[in-house]
Amino acid sequence: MRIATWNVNSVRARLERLLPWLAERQPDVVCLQETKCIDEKFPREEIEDAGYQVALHGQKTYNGVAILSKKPIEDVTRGVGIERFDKDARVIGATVEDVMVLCVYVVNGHEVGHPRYDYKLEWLGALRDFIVDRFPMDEKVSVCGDFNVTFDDLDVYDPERWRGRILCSGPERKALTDLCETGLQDGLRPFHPEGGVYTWWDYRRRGFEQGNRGLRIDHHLLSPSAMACCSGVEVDFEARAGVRPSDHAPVIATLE
DNA sequence: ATGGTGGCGAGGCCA
Repeated sequence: MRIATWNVNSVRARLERLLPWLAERQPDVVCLQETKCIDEKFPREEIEDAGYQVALHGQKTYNGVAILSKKPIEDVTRGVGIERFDKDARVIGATVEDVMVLCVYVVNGHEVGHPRYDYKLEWLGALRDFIVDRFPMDEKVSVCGDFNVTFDDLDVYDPERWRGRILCSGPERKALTDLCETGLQDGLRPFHPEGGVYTWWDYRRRGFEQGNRGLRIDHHLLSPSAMACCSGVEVDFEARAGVRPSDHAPVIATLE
């Protein structure tokens, strides 16, 4: 089973990239973030025609997450069960065959010290509690999505420039590694121990066009049994190139 | 270059 996660930065704006990508890559499960539309406006028919069932947790203008799957989607959950954190549509979970998938769009935080930064850290704590409650670590689990946090400087093209800043600060990184204390682990790093693999390149700085100046902030966090059957986690760099791309590339985990 | 681009939705917010 191949599971992809992709922050598409509006599913409607990205449909002309998403549909050919589904046809070419044929992932079994796709976790989308920042769909940016209510469920009634989600391009359901086009995606079903491409061979995928959909589970939606949408919202107008901001946020919005979805799970697409070739196989039946079961036991769909939305949010983390705490009203304060569920006002935004940032979490959707489902089971496909023997794999439990949780698709997350973590709060960005704006900048270190901003109220939204504190909220981000609280939000990550609530996500950890939800994972502890709901995801048995003897199951195959992927918690994947846009975490808006780098693990360490190997995930950063220019660590000095980014040191201590949003997406790279110590408290954010601790919140991310605390998520992994539940038993999950970074799925990609074992396959790319040298680092330098990125998933997001800023539109404003032309970070992609000007030479792979990116960060790795999109992740697959895998349970031990998922990791044990994982033969690779790769970034689809090509999807970031071309006409009207998202600012994020997809990350695909292959479970044998 | 503390700017810049992109999406939404129709001016400003968010990333």
